[in-house]
Amino acid sequence: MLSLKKYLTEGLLQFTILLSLIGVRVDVDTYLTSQLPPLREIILGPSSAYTQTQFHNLRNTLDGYGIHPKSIDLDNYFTARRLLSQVRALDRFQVPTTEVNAWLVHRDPEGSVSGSQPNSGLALESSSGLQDVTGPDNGVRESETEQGFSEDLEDLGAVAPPVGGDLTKEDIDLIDILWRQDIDLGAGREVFDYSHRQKEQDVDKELQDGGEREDTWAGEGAEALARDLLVDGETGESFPAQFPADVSSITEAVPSESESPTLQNSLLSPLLTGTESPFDLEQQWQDLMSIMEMQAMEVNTSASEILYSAPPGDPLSTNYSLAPNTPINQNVSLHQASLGGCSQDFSLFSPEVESLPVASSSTLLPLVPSNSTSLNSTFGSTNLAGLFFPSQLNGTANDTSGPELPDPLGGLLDEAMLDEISLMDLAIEEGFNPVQASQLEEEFDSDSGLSLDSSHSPSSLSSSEGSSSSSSSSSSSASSSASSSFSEEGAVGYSSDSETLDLEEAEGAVGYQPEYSKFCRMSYQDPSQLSCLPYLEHVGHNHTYNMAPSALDSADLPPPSTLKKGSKEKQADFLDKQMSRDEHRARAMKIPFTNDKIINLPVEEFNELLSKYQLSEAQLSLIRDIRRRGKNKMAAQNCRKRKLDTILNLERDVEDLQRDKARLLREKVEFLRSLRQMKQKVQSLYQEVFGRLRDENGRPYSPSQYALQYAGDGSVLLIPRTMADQQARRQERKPKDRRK
DNA sequence: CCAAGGTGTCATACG
DNA sequence: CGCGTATGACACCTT
Repeated sequence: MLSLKKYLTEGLLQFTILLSLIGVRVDVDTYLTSQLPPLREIILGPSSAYTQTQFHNLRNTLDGYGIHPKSIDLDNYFTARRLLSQVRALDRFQVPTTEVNAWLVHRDPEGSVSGSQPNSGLALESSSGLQDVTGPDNGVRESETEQGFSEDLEDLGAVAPPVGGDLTKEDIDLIDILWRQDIDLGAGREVFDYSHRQKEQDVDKELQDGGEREDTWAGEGAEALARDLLVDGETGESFPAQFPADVSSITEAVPSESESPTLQNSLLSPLLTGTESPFDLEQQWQDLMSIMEMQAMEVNTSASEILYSAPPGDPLSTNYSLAPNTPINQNVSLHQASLGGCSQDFSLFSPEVESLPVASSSTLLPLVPSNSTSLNSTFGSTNLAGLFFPSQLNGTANDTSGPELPDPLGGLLDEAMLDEISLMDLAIEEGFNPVQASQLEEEFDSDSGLSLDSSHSPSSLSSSEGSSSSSSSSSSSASSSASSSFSEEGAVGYSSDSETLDLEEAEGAVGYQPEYSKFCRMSYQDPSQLSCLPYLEHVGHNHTYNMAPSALDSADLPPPSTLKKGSKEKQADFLDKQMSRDEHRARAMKIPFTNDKIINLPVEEFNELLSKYQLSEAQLSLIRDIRRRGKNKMAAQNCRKRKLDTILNLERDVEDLQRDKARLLREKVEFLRSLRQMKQKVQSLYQEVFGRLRDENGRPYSPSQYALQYAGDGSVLLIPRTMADQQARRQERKPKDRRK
């Protein structure tokens, strides 16, 4: 049941995060402009929250006070978390910088429109982020070093060892004040009975350790205060370290595809001019695209690949055995035309490509020989580039291509466009620059790993640790009203004989610094150390909200006369503020051992400890409450820690998935680029071959009447265009049927 | 003043 | 039943 519950909770968390992620995916604009805001919200929130907790923890360990027995566990946890965050931060901050530099380098020669500005800004941000990364690290190190003698502080006498001090009148007053705090302790009736109290007061006077205890605590408070000031200077530094990485602006930086040629009508295949033949190619491309999407790296050996695989500039004359003047009738077979170069190129994808029995016998290559020998012409590049970089390309491509020219790649690209993963995302995330295809390919080999987790991750903007540093200087008056909050249990309805005093005023009178309350807010100790270390009983922060206003006991506050006393009183008062309510209660109830022991001792030892002392019922009740609350407090902390851990793990998973997605997108683009290049080669080869063919009369074949067709065995056939159209139609239906 | 996050505490459930 | 733990809910504080 428990596991099921946990599973359900985590599942909900996962679902939430994934929903956010999906939602962002859907909304491209949002994604581009705000870097996955929902996900960022989810991730950054916990991250910063976590870091804030960490800073609390760090600061708490610095003061030397109240090292909680579970500190090791949580410190390990936080340390691991911090290291992980730093590692992530390194990844985030460095990689974007690299990317930005690359963009700048590549972009400037391009002279692209608006890329420089966002890039520069990004670089600035990232550099600052790098600086910021070192911030928490230093702070942590310093804090860790100081943790050493902070433990020493524990030895200063957590149980208020007698200092042998002189008990002044003020001290006695303070003791009396503490006595009156018993009202708030929820103790038994006898506690509040005057005679009972007086009796205990007498005992207290005999012991006369209350004031000494105060002195001791006050001295420690001074030390802690000084230490805190020092620490504050070290760790209080805040580093916003917000790395906006508004990569969306890079969108504009995507340069146009310079190699996109102008489409010449003369190069268009006569088959292409037909109404149906383009579907053939389009369908094949769609198939290829779907295959590529399903299989990231593996290139399916489809007919289209064969079609568009071409030797890299092999002269056709050397590969084709067909003599230019060979008489060719209809359906003249070009079996001898092996297109050896093509087979070589196939190895680019898969060795089995050649042997694949493609249905290419009916596949038509919608290329036409033309008078133009321009090898630059690519019928697909325009659209491809237009898909990737429409803004830059439209100016050149659309002018020449014209609407009357159905581009075989159009459908394919549309499909790709409709793909849930948009290539714009790729361009944004990966800074893909089609102009530098070759460079990019090299990059894929060289630093693809570096660019994998670049700036696409919304969490990369986090710098969570730095952003939350400011919180360490906070928590000001958390304990300010602590001393007045003793009425939580049972004593709420009790009306003290003293006037309710405004604690804030009292604090102000003694020059209380809110920051000092930070010391004892969260502290962790290793339970294993419990039995061998004397502690100060500072378990937690001070909350006064549970206290009923009527229960505010002036006894908690030093009399006005005490406010003007020496630093000893100030320190005592300061330490009072630092103590948690339970600590105050314990002190007021003369609990002879620390709250840490009460909370963290095993049951046996705890009972043993209780048996050693003669405790009143009220004391025992308070002790049990302290133990219960303390344990529950730690449990709550652990619970929250687990929550954060779960969220952070999910964040990591999301980042990994995003990395994978980006990688797949890069690969997809790479394949598209390769296909485009091969298409260009095939087109040029087609033109060359077709241009060399001569009929019986030695005249060249008309591109409008004949077309070359590749057979499945690698042969090339010259067939009439009518036949080619028919075969194209048949070929077109096949994939559709297959889809059904 | 509000929102968000942190924290302690309580109530409750579970082992 | 007692104890410890986990967790939702709440209140309060801080920023």
